[in-house]
Order: sequence, then C-alpha cells, then structure tokens
Amino acid sequence: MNGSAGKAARTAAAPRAARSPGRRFKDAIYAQFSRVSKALASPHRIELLELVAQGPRTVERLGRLADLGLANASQHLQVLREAGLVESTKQGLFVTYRLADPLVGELLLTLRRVAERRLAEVERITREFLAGHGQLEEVDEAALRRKVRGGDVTLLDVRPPEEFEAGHIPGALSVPLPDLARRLAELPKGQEIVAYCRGPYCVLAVEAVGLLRRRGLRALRLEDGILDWAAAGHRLECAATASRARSNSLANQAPAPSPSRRPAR
Amino acid sequence: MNGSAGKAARTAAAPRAARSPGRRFKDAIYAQFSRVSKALASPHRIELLELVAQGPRTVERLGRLADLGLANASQHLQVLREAGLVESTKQGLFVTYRLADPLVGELLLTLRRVAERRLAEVERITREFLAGHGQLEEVDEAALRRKVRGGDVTLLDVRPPEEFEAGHIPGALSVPLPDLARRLAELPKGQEIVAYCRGPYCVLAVEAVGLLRRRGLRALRLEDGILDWAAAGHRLECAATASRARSNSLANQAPAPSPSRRPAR
DNA sequence: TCAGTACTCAAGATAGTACTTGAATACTTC
DNA sequence: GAAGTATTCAAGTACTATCTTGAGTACTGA
Repeated sequence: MNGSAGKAARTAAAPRAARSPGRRFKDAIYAQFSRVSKALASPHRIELLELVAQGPRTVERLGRLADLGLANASQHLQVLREAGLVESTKQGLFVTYRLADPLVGELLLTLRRVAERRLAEVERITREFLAGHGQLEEVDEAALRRKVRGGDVTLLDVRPPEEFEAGHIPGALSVPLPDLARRLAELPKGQEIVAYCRGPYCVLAVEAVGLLRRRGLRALRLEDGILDWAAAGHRLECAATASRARSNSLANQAPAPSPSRRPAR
Repeated sequence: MNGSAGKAARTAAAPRAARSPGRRFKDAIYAQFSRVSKALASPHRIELLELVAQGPRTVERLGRLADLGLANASQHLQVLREAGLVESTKQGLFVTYRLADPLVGELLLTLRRVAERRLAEVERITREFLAGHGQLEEVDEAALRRKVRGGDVTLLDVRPPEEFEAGHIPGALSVPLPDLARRLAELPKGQEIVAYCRGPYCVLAVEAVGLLRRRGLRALRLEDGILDWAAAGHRLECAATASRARSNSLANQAPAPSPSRRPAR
C-alpha cells in the first residue's frame, strides 16, 4: 500500500510501516467499528433506517418513501445489511428489510439526540419549517393526556395503515394522510384533533394538520412520534390487541413509569 | 440534471427536480444528522474520540496516542469539532480537546455495542489477539470483587498518570505501562495482580500482563476498562478524593446497582 | 526581538463513495 | 415456457474524503 521503506521512516508522521501487534489489533477493531458508522454516514441511509425501524418493508416501498431511485435504494439497503444494521428475507418476488436488532434503534435515537443537542441548525431548520406552516404550537405528551382526560379530543394516526397495525398509540384513529381529505366525515364533529406520525422529523402530521385547518377544523400536532412514544416506555397497541376498541385507553394508562432513558420498546 | 420531459416521467427513479417543501425539510434535517455520523465514519476519529473521552488532551498527545501525524490528527479533531462532538480551548501554546457532551460518550458506547453484537469479526479479532498473548482468560467485575474480598489481589491501573488522576477504580494502584518494568519492586509480593486500562480494545493491560508473567508473576487482565466500569454505574475515585488511601474501598462498595443492560460479552 | 513550539492551513495525489443507466437474475403467473 | 415484476449487478462519471507535505500563524520565553 504505502510503497517501499527507504526514507519513509524519517517523517514526523507515524511510522506506519513498522506497526506493532497492538497497533494492528487496534486498527482491525476500529475498522470494524467504523463499518457501522460508515453505514450511518449518509442522509439517505439514516432515513431508510428510520423507515425500516417503523416496521419491515420491501425495497420498492422504502425507495419510494425516501424518494430514491430503486437501484439506489437497493444499494443503500445492502450497505446497511453488510454493516449488520438490517436483515433481509426474500418471500417470493419481494425482499423485505427489517431492523437487525433493537439496539440499532437505540443507536439511531442516540445519534438523533446528539444532533439535536449539539447542532443548532437542527432546531433552526425545524422551527423555520413549522413556522412556515403556522404550526409552531405543538402538543406534548403531558398536554395530550390532559386533553384526553378532558374527553374533547380525537387522536389521529396519519401514517400508512401497515405502520398503524404494527403499533400505535392506544386510542388513536387511523386515517392515512392520502385518505384524509375524503374521510373528513368520519372525524367526530366539534372536537379538537391531535395528529401524530413517525416522529418529530416526519412531515405527515404537519401536512395533516394543515389540511384539517384549511377545512376549518381545530387541529394540533403531537410533538413526538410513535418511536419516541415507545422509547419513553409507553405501551403501544397493535393490530393483534386492537380489538379492545378505542374507548379511552390512553386515559387509563400509567403515567410514564421511567422518564429516564429506557431502551424499552 | 435528469434531462428533458418527454419520457423522463416514465422512469422509476425519483423526480429529483420537483421537491416538495416536506422533502426539502427532510433533506435538510437528515443532512444534519449525517454530519454527526460522517464525523464518526473514520476509524481514526473513533479512536481519537475514545481517547478524548478519557479526559481532555492536547492535539500532539492525541495524535501520538493514535499513531497519527500531527497535521492529520489536527484535521480529524477539527472534523469532530465541526460535528459538535468535541470542544477545544486554547491555553497558551496548547489546544486542548475535550468531549462536548456526555451524550457523545453514550453514542460511542452504543456504536461499540452494535458492532460487538452485529459484527462477528469483532469477537474473532479480539479472540485471536488475546490468544496470541495467551490471555484468553479474563477477570470480570464479579470475579474481581470476589478476589478483592479475599484480599490477595493487587489491582493495577496501567494507563498514563493523568488518566489515572482523572478517575480510576477505587483501590487501584497507578503504574503506567512504560514504568512497569522498573517499578516491579513496588508491587506486593506473592499476590495475584489484576491489570486494567481504558477498555476492552485498549492494549495496555494486555501488554502489562504479558510483561508481569514473563517476570514470573501471576497476572490477569480485567475484561472491561474504566469507561465500562463508569458506564455500569460504579463509583470512580479521582485525584481530588484519592487522599482516602487505597485500603479496600472496592470491597466496601455497593454491589452493582444497575446490572440491567450490560453488553455481556 | 528572536528563536522555538504547538497547531493550523493549503494544495495535491489517491482512494473511496454516490447516483444513474441499462442489463441480468430470480421468481410468479398465465 | 413465455411474459411480467422485484430486485440486484455492473460500469461509468461526478463528487468527497484521506493523508502528506510544506508553509503559515499564534503564542512563549529568553
């Protein structure tokens, strides 16, 4: 790689030629660690990973959700797979990708937290986007509980149906964003609506709230999405358990047993 | 970019020309997230970050510890700084880098855990290295406590003195690796010696144990290093509190309050 | 003021990564 | 077995990152 000996050893730089066994071990280990971080080192792959974290999905669907070309999405997903972050299985024609380990979700969440806390641009960009939609006002979890107890609120899950089925906030009503305009009649009249989606950087809820307001409804956005809800240790309702109707299950739930930093899920 | 209209719309690829505001927001946000992961996407920077996590240090020292040329180390550290992961202050001639936030340490730890759990090579490389030094046998935390209670063990911190001062396992004796050969006389005779260093991928303790054994002493390596000790919620002793001698403080400590989510290698 | 030190900057060679395109593969369905 | 579909592969081009070298900056101490 770096040529012959000769006067190479003269430089002030590291004597890269004569590496000790300890050095070679470290190089090998850190090269492995960097396989994981290199896989995360692309905006598109982070987005794909967050989508995969919502539930298993096919290549074509992931590519479309992330606005990527099909071949490009496939290649990015392969990079993630080679780094051990996702797994894929082939069922018939379709290849389904899923998160390889819940720990990967934790890594993603920590990455996001570091960016939020250390990069001022994250808050600036978010604020500007929300301001542009007149949605600086948000509802946090505590406020949502209060509203639910008050009973005059509809909690709306605007994600695609399969994500709703994979897990949603108890008591939420599923109306995917593309269907919202023509299903307005289903919403309880006169009630305030709180919409949520995948997370704070998923735009579905923002668009839903915008649409609802243009139709003259009172609507707000839940500041966190489903992943944050789960990460905070709260219960999710999924298709299997959903038969217990939607009554007011949120109101009856224990109020956040561990606000610390549970990996939970 | 993607040519004229005509049959352009036919392709399955993303229509990258007409991006919605939502798409532009996502692109901007994920670009920010990837600033953090791009900073981690180099083996050298991960190593530098782990060194910085041990305590503040100058550019020259970090470069030497990571076997990097000075300019190269400086550039890598700047990349880390621009991603908000480290901070630097200039005092006289020296620029000191430190971790910007404890959350960065958590990110680093999670990255390591993901690599350990998902990449088989990590265990393979470690095992091969340890086997080459005849040190497959390690002492874990529980075993260390047992030995300490038995009283016939010396706990040895072989890191550089300033890292020892910044925080060490209570009761440990500081003998930096380069001094070890000529300070053998200081070690209590006949006792077993347990050596530790920065972490499982730091080779100092391995080399210390090798040296001690060649001199005929009974020596073992503690499997985790100082960062893991602290991450497990244990108390550290630092220079300020070190006056309380070394008696047997480890034996008197509460036994691991949070054994919850250990990497458990 | 001058030499020395610690670090940073600029520039260039090299290597690696990203995205696109068109073709190939693998499986299903008719 | 032929047509169709989801995905992957291969190759080309543009871009980005890395490391090195030598010069430049900022501060210290004599």
